[in-house]
Amino acid sequence: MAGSRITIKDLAARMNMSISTISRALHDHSSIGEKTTAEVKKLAKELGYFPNSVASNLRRNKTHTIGVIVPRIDIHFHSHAISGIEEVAYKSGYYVTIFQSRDLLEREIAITEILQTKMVEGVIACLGLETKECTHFIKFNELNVPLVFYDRVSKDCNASKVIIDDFEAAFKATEHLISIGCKKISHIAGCQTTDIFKARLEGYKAALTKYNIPIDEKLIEYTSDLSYEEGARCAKKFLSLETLPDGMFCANDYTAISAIQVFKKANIHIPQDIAVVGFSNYPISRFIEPTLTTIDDRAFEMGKAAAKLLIRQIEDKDHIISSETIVLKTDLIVRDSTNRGII
Amino acid sequence: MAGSRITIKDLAARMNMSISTISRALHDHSSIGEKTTAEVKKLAKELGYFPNSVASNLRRNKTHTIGVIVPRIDIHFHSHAISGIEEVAYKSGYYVTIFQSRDLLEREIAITEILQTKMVEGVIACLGLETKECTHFIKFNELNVPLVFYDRVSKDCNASKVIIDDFEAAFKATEHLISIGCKKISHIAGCQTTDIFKARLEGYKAALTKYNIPIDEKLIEYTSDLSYEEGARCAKKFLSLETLPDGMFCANDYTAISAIQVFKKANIHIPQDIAVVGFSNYPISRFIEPTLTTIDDRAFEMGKAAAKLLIRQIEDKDHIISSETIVLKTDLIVRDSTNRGII
DNA sequence: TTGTAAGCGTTATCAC
DNA sequence: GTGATAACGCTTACAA
Repeated sequence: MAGSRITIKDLAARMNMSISTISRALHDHSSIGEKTTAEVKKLAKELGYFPNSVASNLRRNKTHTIGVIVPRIDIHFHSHAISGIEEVAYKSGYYVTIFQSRDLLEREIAITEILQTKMVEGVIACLGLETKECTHFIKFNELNVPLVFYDRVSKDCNASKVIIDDFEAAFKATEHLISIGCKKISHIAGCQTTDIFKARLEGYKAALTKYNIPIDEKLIEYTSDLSYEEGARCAKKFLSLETLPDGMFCANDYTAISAIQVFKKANIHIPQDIAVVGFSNYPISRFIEPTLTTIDDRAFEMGKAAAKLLIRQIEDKDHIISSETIVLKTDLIVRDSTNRGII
Repeated sequence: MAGSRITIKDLAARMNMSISTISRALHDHSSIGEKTTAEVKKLAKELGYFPNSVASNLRRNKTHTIGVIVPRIDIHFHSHAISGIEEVAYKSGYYVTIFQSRDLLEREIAITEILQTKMVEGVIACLGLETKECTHFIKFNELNVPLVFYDRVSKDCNASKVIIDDFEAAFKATEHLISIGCKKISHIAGCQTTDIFKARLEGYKAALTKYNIPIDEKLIEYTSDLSYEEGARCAKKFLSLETLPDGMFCANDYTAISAIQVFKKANIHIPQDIAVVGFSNYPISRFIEPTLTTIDDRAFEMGKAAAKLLIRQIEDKDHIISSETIVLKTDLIVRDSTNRGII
């Protein structure tokens, strides 16, 4: 790395001073004379001195680094969360080292081990799909390294969490469909081993129940990955029912969009014949026709909240860390796919 | 940080051995007996020992860390590039510390300074919009820290580069429009102070010239940021011409999609009346109606190529680093927005 | 095969 | 105000 880097030792030699004086001067220590301080800084600048933070980290037992584990960086939701994390971290003088588990448990475990050797001061993680339990995270507790999960969290791990209320969001989405007059509301559900998708299904059911609409299992289609392809499959299933649903709540935007396109090809009008609500507020939902009513998943805010919480815990280390759970408010973004021009 | 972490000193005390023996055993040094090695490793595991890589980094003057500077993490192109970088880095035992400049020159400069103190072994950067020259990067040359730019690169900086051939891609896109019979081809151009957008305009012009189609400045609309809104504005401009263009090449997908929607509202058929080609292959281009013909920007591959090149340079440090430029092949993805059923 | 000791660049605790 | 010096945890000549 260094093509002979300048160190405080070099500065000390040049100025005929001790390295401690140099170190203090560079840190504006009160006990050093103003002239000396100024001279030292001037020389440092001239010679292009930069502190070696590796050495400083070792000595002070602080790295100002937080480790982030996400399933994949290139997923819209995660890239926005990471952006929020970096934003907060940067402004607080922390650095973000990033790892993707690619939804592989083995890799997630390996990453937690790397993070220990790297002496990160805190960890933010979103669990991978394969991860059912999280014993590989408890070592952070033992080492007193704060840990914050976001979105896909683990119930049985003593850590802070930042989530949205998927139940409440789904409830709100379904209630919205009811409020515009839908009586027969279908649901495209995600993988039911994942808490967030389970909660979305429950919220849907609870809203129906509240308004005395019977829950009809024929109106619920389960998918494994909420893909564009599965959305089309579910839509065709609904088309084959005796009477078409007049409303549909989908656990994500891709299935909603895909289903809408299938309906349109079948000459069914959105939202007149069937009104549709998605989930996530992916950029595409603003661009398709009709524009899609959806729940904003607050990815950026989630990242920011996770980073703020983590940094607070890092810096409050003396106090007993009580793990904390933050639930972010979601917004229902009403667009044309549910706009029947009533109201 | 550490709530009393185990060190090799602790292991040494427990085993009545010197720390050097412990260190060697943990590294499978040939001169240590098999029994000792096994015993040391066993104890290390029992006590939950993890090496402190900060200390090791200081001693060996290596951090195995690469710094990445991007304008924004949450832009599709960059999140994919970062994903590629992380993928290659992880497999080679390097770690990725990430910073977003948010297109601010001041912040970009500050980040380069941080990266020096952090003793990163290499840097990958995509320049921000405000950056016109890159004196803040030359210090990496002086420190012998390899530097690779991707996508938005600087001409006057001695560094490696990974880019796509924007000129050739634009040429190919325009040629495709000509090949399906377009005679009057418009272009929505990006900010002309940015090389890549300039190259796309040049490629467009060159293709026209090759096929003896006159360049008509009225068919070229310049935008500052290629936003969705600007796409609509340009489309309306084209609609107001005496005769509508029969083909359009846009410097990104958003303007293409926006323009298509304006055309559709004006009862103009895509691709019969006007065929459209975008640029980037954003996910949305597969979902809109009609699906959008576009140039794939190879973001993930760009990230991978940048990381591979950088790591090669880090590890070849003895040799003289000759900066290297990699140009990735782009693909024209033909979809319905140019599918006139001719072939 | 193992131990001793120096040193990576910095910070911090003593002294003076 | 400033200077020695030890220490952070690890690696690695050099000894033994």
